[in-house]
Amino acid sequence: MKLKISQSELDVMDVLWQESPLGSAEVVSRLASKKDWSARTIKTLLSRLVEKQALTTEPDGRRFLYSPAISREAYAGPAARNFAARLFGGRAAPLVAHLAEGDGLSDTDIAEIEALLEKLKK
Amino acid sequence: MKLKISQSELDVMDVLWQESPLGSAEVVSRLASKKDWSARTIKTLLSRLVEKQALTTEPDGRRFLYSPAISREAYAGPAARNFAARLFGGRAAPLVAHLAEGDGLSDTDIAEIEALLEKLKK
DNA sequence: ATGTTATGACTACTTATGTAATCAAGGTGG
DNA sequence: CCACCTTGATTACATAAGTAGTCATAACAT
Repeated sequence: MKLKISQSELDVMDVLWQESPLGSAEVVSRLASKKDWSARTIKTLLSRLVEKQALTTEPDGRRFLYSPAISREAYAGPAARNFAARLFGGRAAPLVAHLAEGDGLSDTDIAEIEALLEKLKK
Repeated sequence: MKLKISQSELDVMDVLWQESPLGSAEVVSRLASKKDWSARTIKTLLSRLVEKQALTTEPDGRRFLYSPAISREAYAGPAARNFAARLFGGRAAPLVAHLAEGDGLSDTDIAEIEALLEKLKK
């Protein structure tokens, strides 16, 4: 369960979380706008993610189709708690406070969080 | 401003954020409870942090006293926003939702966050 | 059939990280 | 004064991460 996904790898996961399965070429084109990586680099990242079992593959002719092996939710939850733990001793409030700094929170965010807190209070 | 502090280094920063300045031996003893590191390791981390300009030093006889060069706040703010950006496209609400999973939020946290949101709404 | 191409496999190289040992210099105890 | 300890400096070494090149191969276009 100890799945470490690095920063760059996360960018790749993100593409597949948005849409999957995808072949490597598709992942490459989808990342082209955001990152200035060579196709080789992205292939390498895909391979590493498969190695780490963060992605699953299914053969499609001569190529592979890649899909996330863990959902964004499943990955993000522990990651968020871990992050809060390292930086704020696990307290969420300071984290939210920091996100708020500099217009980090939209009105929608605020409304959503309030709704969430309401539910939690019960 | 692109200050990358690694996980282990963060543990060291944490000590100094709680109390500073401290000599290396003091940092070592304060970490002893939490981490099973040799004193050498901690010295190395201190040096790297000084190199990275995350810490400042001031001579105290034959040794150095170390102090954070950035406050926890200054570091945590951007780090939190960056974290949210990578994982949730910058949206804070899902982050809070994940923190909430599994009793991540205490009543105090909830109250604090609500107070915070109140202020933001103005 | 055959040169071209896309794809995964393997290899490479640099910097970062985790973790620590060795070394030299300046004090400390006696 | 001298063996010893503390401290920073230098060096070490394995693994991870970032970024990319080479190769063999299978499919595709002609």
